[in-house]
Order: sequence, then C-alpha cells, then structure tokens
Amino acid sequence: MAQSDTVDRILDAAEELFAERGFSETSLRMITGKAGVNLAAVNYHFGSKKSLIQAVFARFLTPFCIALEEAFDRLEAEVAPEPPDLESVLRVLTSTLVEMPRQHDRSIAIYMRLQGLAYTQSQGHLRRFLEAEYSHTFGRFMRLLKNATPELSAVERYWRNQFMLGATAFTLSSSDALTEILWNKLGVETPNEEIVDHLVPFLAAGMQAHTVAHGSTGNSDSSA
Amino acid sequence: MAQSDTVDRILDAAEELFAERGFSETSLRMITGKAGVNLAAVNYHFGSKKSLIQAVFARFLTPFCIALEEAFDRLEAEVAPEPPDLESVLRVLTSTLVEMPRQHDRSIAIYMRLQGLAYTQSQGHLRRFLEAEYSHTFGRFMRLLKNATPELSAVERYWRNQFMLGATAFTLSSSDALTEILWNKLGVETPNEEIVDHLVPFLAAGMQAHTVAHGSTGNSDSSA
DNA sequence: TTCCGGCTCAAACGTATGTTTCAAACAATT
DNA sequence: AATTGTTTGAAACATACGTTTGAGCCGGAA
Repeated sequence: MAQSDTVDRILDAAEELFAERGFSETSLRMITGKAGVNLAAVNYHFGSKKSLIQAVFARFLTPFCIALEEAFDRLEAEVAPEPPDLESVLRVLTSTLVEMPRQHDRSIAIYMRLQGLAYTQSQGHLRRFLEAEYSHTFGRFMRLLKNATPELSAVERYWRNQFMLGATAFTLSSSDALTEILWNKLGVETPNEEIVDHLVPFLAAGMQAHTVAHGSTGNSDSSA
Repeated sequence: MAQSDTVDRILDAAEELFAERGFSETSLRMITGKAGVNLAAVNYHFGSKKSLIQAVFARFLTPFCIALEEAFDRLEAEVAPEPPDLESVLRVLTSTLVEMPRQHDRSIAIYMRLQGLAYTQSQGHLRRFLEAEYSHTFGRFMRLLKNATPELSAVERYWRNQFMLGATAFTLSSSDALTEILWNKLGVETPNEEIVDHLVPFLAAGMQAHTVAHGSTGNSDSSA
C-alpha cells in the first residue's frame, strides 16, 4: 500500500461501475465498497464526484488520443501526398480503439461504453472538460473524414457525419446489453472487437451511398 | 378541468423533462412544479415514478405503433405477393416517425430522445415494459427487414439494425440543434422530412454493404 | 526516541429524493 | 340539502446521497 494504491483502486472500480450503470446511478458508496476503500477517500483524493468522473475519462482518453494521433501520422505518411481514403481512416480509428486497452487488462467494452455515456448523459462539466482537453484530436479526425469524401456536398457530408456518429455512439454505448440480447435470441456471443468489424463496412457504405437530388421541399414520388 | 386534466399535465411535463434530462436526473418535484400540480398527484395517479415513466412511453408509443402497422399493411398490399424492398420499409418507418408527432404539435426530437434513453439508461423495468407491450410491432419490422435483406446472416442483420437505430435516434433526437448548426455554417435550412431523405439512402447502403467473413464464432448461414 | 505530514477510518452532517399520510375541497348522486 | 366517492393540499416520513469532520494510524526525518 505504498504511494497511492487507493487512487488506482478507486479509478478501477469507478470506471467499471460508471460503464455499466451510468454516472447518476452509481453512488460513491458503491465505488468505495467495490474498491475496498473508505468512503471519504474519494473526496480526499479527487475532491468531488465530478472530478472523479473527469479523472476516469482522462486516464484512458489521454493515452488513447496520443496513440490515435500517432496512428494518423503514420497513415498520412504512408499514402504520401494523397489524403487517406475513408475506410483507412475508419479502420485506423477502430483498430487504435481495439489495441489501446491492451496495456491494462481491461475490456475495451468499458471504454466504449464510457465514451458513449459522455455523449448521452448530459453531464455539463464532462462535456466542457472533454471539449477543452481533446478537441484537437477530434478536429483532426473530422478533417481527415472531409478529405476522404470529396465527392459529397457540404450539406450531405454534414448529415452523414451525424449518422456515422450516431450509429457508433449509440451502439457502442449499449454494447453490453445488445450483446446479451443477441445471446438470448440466437445464442451467439459477439466480442466488441467484432462489433467494430461489423460497424466499419456499414459506415463506409453509408458514407459512399449514391446521393439523391434535393430540389424542392418534398420528394414527389419514389419507388414506394 | 374536468376528468383528469392533472394526469395530462403531469405527462406533458414529465415527457419534456425526461427527454432533456434523463430519468434519474429528473425529480418528481421538478415534474409537478412544471406541471403546476401537487407533488402527491404523481403517486396518486400513477402509483410510482417507474409507472410514470412507463406511462410517458405508452402515450406516444401506442398510437405510433398503430399508425406504423397500418402503414405496413398498405405497403404490403401495394407490392402484391412480393415482399417490400429495403428502402420502402425504411421510408415507411421514418416517414411515420416524422408525421406522428405533428398531430400532437410536439417536436420529434422529444420522442427520439426518449426512445434513445430507453436503450441507454439502465432502467430494467422500462426495457421489460417495452418488450412486453410493443414486441409485436417491432417483430413485424424485423421480419420485413429480414425479407428485404435475405443475403445477410442473422447476426449481421441484428448489428446493422442497431447501427440504423443509432443513426436515426441520435440524429433526430438533436435534429433541431443540428439544423441550427448547419444553418449557421452553410446557410441551409433542413426540415425534418428532408433529413429523412438524407438518412434513408445512408441506411439502405449500410445495410447492403458487402459482408466481411467472420472466423469461428458466428454462424455463417443466412436465416436462423 | 520524538515529531510530523500524509493517509485512513467511523461517524456525522445537510440536503434531496420518492413515498405516505390525512384532512380539506370538490363533484355528482340521492 | 345531505351524502358519497374522488381528487387535491400541505406536511411529514424514511432513506440515500455527496460531503465534511476529527480522531487515530503509520512511516520516515530529526
């Protein structure tokens, strides 16, 4: 129990509980109980529950963003003066996501669910923290995406970006429950690495779908 | 103020607050305060907060499912003995989704956000309630989807359906904000009907993307 | 040894929550 | 007008939460 074993125990427990229950539904007593530390330790080491939430995100998001930027560097250097194509960008993102938690012995599901919660649960302080800390990497990803889909109009790309973001955030944020449902229905277990293998082709195909002319307000008639 | 104006006032307030804050973060005092009714009215009319949550969902999900089933009836009758194609099924679903809340002159964003919360927020009782009450309509949609994508394995179809659901719920749940951002950026106004026109081709292309071979775990045969 | 700063612990604090209570007000029937 | 069943009202209840407190523990420096 040297320096601060307690800090890591708290972060480990909080990470897991937040991921499977959400923030408001996870009490400090659950966290300290699971971590085997005293209740007051959280406020002593982190100051408040809000700061704990931010610390949980910082612990996995900071190394992840560093790794992602390095992977983007390598990808851009590889394809020379040409900008990387869409599937490469998406695959770099997801494979970095898969390789990241190899340093710890934690499931990637936890981090993906946390990332989903960051979008879903309206924790104002968290959004502000992530915006201030990690907007650079996110902005770079968006720029790569733009260069990879030059044929799209700005409007079309804007909406399809939202569709991608939605499919990803929504699915990954409840991957545990969805995997369990699939198990009950079909008896098939789907590790999270495999979910992203399903996801990337879906996203790429959607992004590259043939555009539809948008003249007036309503579409007169279609195949229906 | 006849029968139970109070019940509707509570449902209106709860619907709005749940959609913008989530379930745990919305207290009964907020709801009754916004509704202008007494605190005890919730437990008197609904029994508990859990039942209130279920009632909020039932009020918009029941008429929606009725409208959707009727729309499916018309579509299936139209295309005769052939099963409806994918784009038609998706268009019927999304257009019913867009049309429905117009009658109650409420924004679709509220209902989409609620639908997303039902999946995200870990409210076990809600999932059980929705499963018991609306599995029929959901199952019919899944069957139409299956007939429209016979080339997909059951597992692949399950995940791609989740991706569709995510893209739809995520985008439409913040459609007002997203439309405003696009207006500020590019000076383009996008009504909800037109968002759907962008969405359907994206979803259809994603659903029909070429599948990737998956190793040992999954069963590779089509229908299960 | 003695002292001291970092850390842990049990207990309490103040607040907010969902729920219950019971008397008063109301509407409708007799 | 009296009576009945239903709905509202203000207040209290029990519980759970995040946070604070102050006494005690422990290891290293003097």
